[in-house]
Amino acid sequence: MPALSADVPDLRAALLAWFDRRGRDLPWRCGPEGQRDPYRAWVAEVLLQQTQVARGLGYYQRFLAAFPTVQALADAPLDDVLKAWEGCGYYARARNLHRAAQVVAQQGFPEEYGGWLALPGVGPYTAAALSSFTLNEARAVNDGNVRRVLARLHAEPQPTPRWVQAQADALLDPARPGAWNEAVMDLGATVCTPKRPQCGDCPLSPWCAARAGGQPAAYPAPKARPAVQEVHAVAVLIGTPHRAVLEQRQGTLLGGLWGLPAQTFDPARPGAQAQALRDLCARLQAAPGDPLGEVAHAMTHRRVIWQVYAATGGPPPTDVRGAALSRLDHKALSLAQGRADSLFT
DNA sequence: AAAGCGGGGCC
DNA sequence: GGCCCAGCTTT
Repeated sequence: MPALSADVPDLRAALLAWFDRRGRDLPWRCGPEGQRDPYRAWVAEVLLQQTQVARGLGYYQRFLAAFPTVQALADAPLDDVLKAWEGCGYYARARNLHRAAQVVAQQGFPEEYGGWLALPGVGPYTAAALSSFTLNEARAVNDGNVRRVLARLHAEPQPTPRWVQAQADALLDPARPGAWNEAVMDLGATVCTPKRPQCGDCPLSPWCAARAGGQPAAYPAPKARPAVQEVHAVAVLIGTPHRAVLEQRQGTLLGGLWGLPAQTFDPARPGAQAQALRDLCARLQAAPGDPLGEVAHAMTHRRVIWQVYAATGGPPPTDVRGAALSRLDHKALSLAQGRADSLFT
C-alpha cells in the first residue's frame, strides 16, 4: 500500500476522476461547480441534516415549490413553513431556516464561511458545505460519510470529530473544494457504505488501510446509544379526522406542530390512565367518550404510546388539512377514520 | 462532553 | 430490534 501522505495528489486525482464520472446528479447541484445557487444549496443542506438523500429528494421538491425564493420563504408565516416541512422531522430545522431567511432577505447571502456559520441552523458542517459549494472556499466538510470514509482510509476505529476534521482538512483539494466535498460524500453514500462497502468499485482502495486489513465494515466502531424511553399518554379526538380540536405543541419536542390534546401518565400507577383522561377533559371542558384504540410511534430517543379516546365539547375544532402534524398525530387521526369507515361496512 | 431532537430504510 | 442518515443547539 502506498504511503498516504506522499501520495495525496494521486489520491485526489483518483477520487475526482471517479466523481466526474460517477458523481450523483442531484437537483440542488445547479449552477457551476463552486458557484452553486445559494438558496437551493442551503435548503438542501438543512433538509439533509440527519436525513438520507433518497428521502430528502421529495421534501426538497415540495419545499422549493412552496417557497421558490428566499424572499418567499422570509415572507411566509411559520405555520406554512412547518406545513411544507411536515413529516421530515427535526422541526427546529424549519424554524431556524425560516428565521435565517429573514436575515438573508435583509442582508443578502453570506460571502464567506463565517457569514454562513452565523445563521441559525447553520453549524460547522453546513457552513463548510455552503462556502465551498457556493463561494469556492477551501473548507472541508465533516459529516457521517466523511467520518466513515476517513476512518476506513486510516483504519481508525474511534475517529473523534477533531481527528476527522484534521484528516479532512489535509486531504481537501484546494483547486476544487466544492467538488472534493461532494465527491467524498458521494463515495460514502454509494460505495463506502456502512454495511457492505463495495471496495472493488472504490477509487481509494489502493490507499485504504481498512481494506488492506480485510474488515472495512468494522470501521468506524458503532456508537453507543442511550436506551429508548417509553412515554405513555392519553389523547382525545374531538371532531372528525378532517376537522378536530388541535393544540399547538410548545417546547422542543415537535415544537410548533399541531396535534391532538394529550396528557402523559405513569402506566405503573393503577388508575393513572383514567385519571389522566379525566384531567385532560377537565382542562378542555370536554366530556370523555369511547376508546378509539392505541397508537405507538417510535422516534430515535423515545417510544410514545397513546391511548386515544373520542370526546365531545371543548374548544371549537379546526381544519386538520392546513395544519402541520407529526406522524404520531396522523396515526391517531387514522384510528377514527377506520372507525368511521367501519360504520358503513 | 453530553443530551435532546423525527422519521424512515435497511439488515 | 439495532444502526445509520449531507448535524445543530443547548446545557
